[in-house]
Amino acid sequence: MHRDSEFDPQDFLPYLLNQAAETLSLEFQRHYRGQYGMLRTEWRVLFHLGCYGEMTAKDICVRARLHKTKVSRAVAALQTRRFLTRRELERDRRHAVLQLTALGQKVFADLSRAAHAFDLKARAAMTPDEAEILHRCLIRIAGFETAQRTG
Amino acid sequence: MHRDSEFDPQDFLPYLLNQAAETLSLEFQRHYRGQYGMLRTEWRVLFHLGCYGEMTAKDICVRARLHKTKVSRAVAALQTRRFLTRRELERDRRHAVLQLTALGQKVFADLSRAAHAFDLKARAAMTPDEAEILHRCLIRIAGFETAQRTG
DNA sequence: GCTTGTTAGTTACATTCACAACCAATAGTT
DNA sequence: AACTATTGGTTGTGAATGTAACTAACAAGC
Repeated sequence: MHRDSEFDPQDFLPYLLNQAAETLSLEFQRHYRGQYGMLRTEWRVLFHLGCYGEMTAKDICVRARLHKTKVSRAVAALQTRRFLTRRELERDRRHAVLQLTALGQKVFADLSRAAHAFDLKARAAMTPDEAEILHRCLIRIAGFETAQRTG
Repeated sequence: MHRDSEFDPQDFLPYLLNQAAETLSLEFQRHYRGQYGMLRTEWRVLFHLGCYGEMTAKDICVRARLHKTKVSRAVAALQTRRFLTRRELERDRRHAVLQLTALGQKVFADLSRAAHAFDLKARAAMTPDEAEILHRCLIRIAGFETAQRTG
């Protein structure tokens, strides 16, 4: 029935990673999408602003590895919802520093809590050793090694 | 400068998984996209047909966890490129069994080889133990545990 | 036969995305 | 000052996606 199996899709790392990522992402979606009607990119931008404090759109592009158009649109959406404000710099009016409003911070706090709980639940399916190795491998694959942490 | 760090995006499993998956997927894209102008979904459909032999669109939906509309469109695209043929069943004309053409099989063989090499290269960045644990964890997260293997 | 329900697959439409072109502000060169 | 390059960010357009509505084939009950 089937060809000599060169190898199984499940053994192909990009495929397996995508399935795993999709599974968790779809599950967590219900928090930011269901509760706040946010898109994935918007949640990411909010998440980064909440975690790292105020920064420019460009900073978010680099940190979150998002294309500037996606960030631009996500920021616009978050702004109309009063989740963040933009403040232009006088020394260089091309930059606009983004900052969560009180409302945005409340939403971030809520989602951050949910995210943390979600993370713990996910890790509960493995031993601490496994969780640590998984984390290490993913960091390496994503290329987060030395970069990112320094900001 | 930044808020009390509840936790870092890099510690949030869905995010980290997505970044890792995106990194590898984008890298491998150049094979099926660069060489054959295929889309991700098309590559997946081809991959599944090549690995498991002829099957219906529905089967692919279940195995590859793709929505039927995506499969429908991918199949149409692969068909116009003469990568596969569809054969209706007389006993139930709703079903159409899909099957790679000789050309499709050649493309599959090529991409399959590339995929295997890619996979080896990716795993070379870890120890065998790490690779095995990573695989195990991802299978578990993706929910491939008992399902999928049985066909 | 005729209705109702289910399943395999396609089509239509509205949203989202990728990519390129664009604009405005700054920096560098002459 | 004028000319070009670069950078931060936005906008416009076609391609890709998600969701729902749809068609066609079968199945079951009457």
